[in-house]
Amino acid sequence: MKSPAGELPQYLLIKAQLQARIQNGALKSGDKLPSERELCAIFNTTRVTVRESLAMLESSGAIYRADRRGWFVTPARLWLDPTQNTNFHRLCLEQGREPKTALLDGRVTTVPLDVMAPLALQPFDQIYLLTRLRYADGRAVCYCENHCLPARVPELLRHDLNGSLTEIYQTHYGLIYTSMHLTFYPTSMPPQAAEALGVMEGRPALLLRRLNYDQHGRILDFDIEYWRHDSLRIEVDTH
Amino acid sequence: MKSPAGELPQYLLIKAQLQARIQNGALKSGDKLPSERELCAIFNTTRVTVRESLAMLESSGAIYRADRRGWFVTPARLWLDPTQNTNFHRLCLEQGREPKTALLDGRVTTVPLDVMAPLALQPFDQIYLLTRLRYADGRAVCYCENHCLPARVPELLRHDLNGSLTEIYQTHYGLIYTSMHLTFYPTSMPPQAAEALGVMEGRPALLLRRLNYDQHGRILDFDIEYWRHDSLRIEVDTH
DNA sequence: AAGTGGTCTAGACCACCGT
DNA sequence: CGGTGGTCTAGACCACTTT
Repeated sequence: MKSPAGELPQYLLIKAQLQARIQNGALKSGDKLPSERELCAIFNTTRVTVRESLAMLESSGAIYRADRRGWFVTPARLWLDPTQNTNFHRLCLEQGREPKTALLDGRVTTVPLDVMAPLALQPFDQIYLLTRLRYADGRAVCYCENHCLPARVPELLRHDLNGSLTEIYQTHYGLIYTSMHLTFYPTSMPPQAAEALGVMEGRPALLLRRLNYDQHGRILDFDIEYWRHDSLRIEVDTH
Repeated sequence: MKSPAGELPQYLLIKAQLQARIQNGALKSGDKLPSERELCAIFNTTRVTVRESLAMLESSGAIYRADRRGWFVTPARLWLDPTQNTNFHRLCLEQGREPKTALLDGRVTTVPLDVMAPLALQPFDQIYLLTRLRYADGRAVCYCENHCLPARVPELLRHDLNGSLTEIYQTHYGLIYTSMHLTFYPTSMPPQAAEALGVMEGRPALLLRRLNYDQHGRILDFDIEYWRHDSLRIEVDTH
């Protein structure tokens, strides 16, 4: 049963068959796949091989795993145009998805090293660090760290930080997100993001860093976001 | 030697140790890692476990595999600002990398279904399809399909297509890339791209689709690019 | 308690790479 | 040709979820 020359390896055949069942609608968004041991029986092979197929479908974004509960068909991606000034909640609603943001932690802390340079701060300067988790239709899709400047938004922690930061900035401080510098690339989940999102450490992720400016051209804050690699699509329109 | 409760699994420890050797410079960009069997001996474990660690470092982009030749430390990422109108060759040179583009195939063909809508064409319309491979410092990083409109660039195939399309457009047709609509997201390598890039089918990739407009606001062409997921970083500046 | 995925062992054969 | 990674077998125990 080894893969003979000129033929596809077994795990690619299994992958193709599962993929077909997703594309033809036999398996729908959110559906659970058969258990790994059932798949072994169906395809007459071992778990190592089945899991190779599943891992591959996972990297394509077609399926995902929920720790120890099984494999599921991935819902459609959210999409984001970084040149539009929108926020997560509006984004979701426009795309017919139900948004939720949960504040995991909000504190004053000394600026982390990798954030110091973008924010043009000195060592030991203090910042607000908000750690938040974003959901679309109840599924955690994004682990988010906001690094905010006390000079811009004093007493930030007094407000309800479970909603839109954009609105708090505007309502309470008269600050408007106006432009930004955005960097992103595929990488893997660091431990903290992995734990919060309920995915396994080291799984693929989309890392997104955002330096925001206000309407006066001053630096406002710096975000680090880890998105599930299967949950976001970026669209940019240049004019 | 099973991972006891409260401890990290073995493959994460191995991953961390290899990562440390890369970050502290013991392993440099382009270096080959010890063979899988050597790593088994070093860490006193089996290939399945070692390969789990390697696969994880691969998804983070820290290392890559060259088919049957071993594992290597990944060179720095190229970066791209899609709102700038640049091209691959200029991009590389500005970043101190040596660019190369190889034409794999150039032909007239009927428009593929997934390209018909963006290009606003009808079924059975003809297009030029260029298949090209892009290298940075001799390493294949991008598999690229250009779908060009004969109405805009008649006799396109007569030109030397191993260089910059931008220049051919401008020099021979007076057409200038002016704006674009860009979509991208992480996914996995389809068979054709995988073969051309010398990576394994199903490995992670960054898919980039680009609809280009000329200086008159007319649709110019449509590109589909599969980048190695470890070779590109996107930077966007909004003003 | 039964079943799931997560981790791991200890082998095997193959195709392909470099020498 | 010897060594490499690519693929695969046939098991095992664990932590955790679900029933």
